[in-house]
Amino acid sequence: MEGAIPTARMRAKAEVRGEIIAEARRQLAIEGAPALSLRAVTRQLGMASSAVYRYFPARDDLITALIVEAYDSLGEVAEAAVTPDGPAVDRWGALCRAIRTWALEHPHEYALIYGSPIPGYQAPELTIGPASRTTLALSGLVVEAFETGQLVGVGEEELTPAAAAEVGRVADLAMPGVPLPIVARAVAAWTQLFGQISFELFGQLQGVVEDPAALFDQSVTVMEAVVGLRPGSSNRA
Amino acid sequence: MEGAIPTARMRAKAEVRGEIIAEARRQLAIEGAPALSLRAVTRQLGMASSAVYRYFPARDDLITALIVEAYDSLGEVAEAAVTPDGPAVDRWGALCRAIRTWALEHPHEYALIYGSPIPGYQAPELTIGPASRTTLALSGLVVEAFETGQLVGVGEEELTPAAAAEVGRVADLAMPGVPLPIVARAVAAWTQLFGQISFELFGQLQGVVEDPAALFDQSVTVMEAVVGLRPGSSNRA
DNA sequence: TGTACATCAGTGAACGCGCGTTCACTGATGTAC
DNA sequence: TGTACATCAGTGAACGCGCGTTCACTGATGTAC
Repeated sequence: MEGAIPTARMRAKAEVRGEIIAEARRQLAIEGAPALSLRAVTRQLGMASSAVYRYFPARDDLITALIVEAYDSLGEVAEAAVTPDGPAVDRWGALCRAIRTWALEHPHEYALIYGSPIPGYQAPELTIGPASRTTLALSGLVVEAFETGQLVGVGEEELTPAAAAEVGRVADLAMPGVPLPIVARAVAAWTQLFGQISFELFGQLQGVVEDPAALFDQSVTVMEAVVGLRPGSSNRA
Repeated sequence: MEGAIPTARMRAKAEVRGEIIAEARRQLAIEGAPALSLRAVTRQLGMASSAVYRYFPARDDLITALIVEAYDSLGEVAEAAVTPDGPAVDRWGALCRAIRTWALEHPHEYALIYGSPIPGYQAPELTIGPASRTTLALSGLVVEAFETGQLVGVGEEELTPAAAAEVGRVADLAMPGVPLPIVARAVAAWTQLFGQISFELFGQLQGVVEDPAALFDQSVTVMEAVVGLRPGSSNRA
């Protein structure tokens, strides 16, 4: 029965399920998602390879569980990084740095959720919720900064009707009440943030950049100007 | 002998090598890099699986060839997209759109070069040259715009010494003569461009954005403001 | 409290598959005299 | 031009491996009377 008092069996089942996911996460961290094998996981756990099928109907479902875990892990870090008060610009910087730090500490998990899709794997809808936690932490800050008048002289590009429709949808979901040109700039900062992290993690800066943290900090400064969090630059003429 | 007149044998060897790469590229386009198999390639070509070893010492070398091909393919498109004249802002937009179009047409090749690294594969140094063609097309435009006075009132963030060192290195390689704050903003636009494309291709916009082209165009507009190509926004106070 | 039955976690063997790579070989192409 | 030899592209069998998934089963845990 759903929601009934858990029996010993139910508790045991949840526990073993957790152990399987934990071991899979461990192997993911070492080898990366494409190399993740059910057999290797069960081998490490000392159980028969066929036993996983009591817990996951197929390999893809284990991967889904790992994706949800990764989104939640980052989402939690992001939510915790948003300090309760202080200037919005500082909170934005801290949030961006926390996201990068998580990515550096969990490169394969980052690749799992923000990297190339796994061939043949189709992410089910249930991953959308956990996925949005991090995004909402970022957009929530923008909303708050806007409402408290901390967005100063942000450039306002005109929007075509098609762009206004798209940006409007984003605004409804994540930044209600914020003018569309500002929402568009927040989206730009969002892509810039993850673009920067992906470049660093996926080796695009290799051979050129020696101190990625310094470059990242500089890029965060630009992001802040793009969103309007940083006065003195990116202002309207 | 290196550089000697090619014998029939040499020509035949180069031709078969080309056919192997072509078939591998075809399979890459369908299945993606992780699923690429030497046996499948040779099977399709009607040759014994062991025959590839006359052309590539190992699977990784085939992948390297595909990476170089992909970088060159995109690089060529990027270079061709830079129109000889017209306002820099229009040329920048055209270039960005050309890069996105290529990515949409070659999603697996895009993932191969800009997506998660292939586990166990280490890209050799020889990929750096082809990789920089696209980057140089972008940075070249910024240099030109700067030299012809087409960068208007771009915000200039201060740089920490560490950031100045990093950005300075980038400037020396790709944007000599351009002031460091502008170079930093160009780097930001660069990460934003590929961040936006990766989000679209890797499914991060799924379930929210219905018309990615419209959002992309809007983001390009923001990029232009970030670099200073677009007057009227992103100006200094 | 005790017994009969149902549930179900976990086993172990098997299926069928594909992979990268090695190796001794054959036979056509090229080279030297 | 003709012959003897060297080169080397391509073959086919084999090695050794790991994978996801199925299936009939055993035996412990839980349920109903």
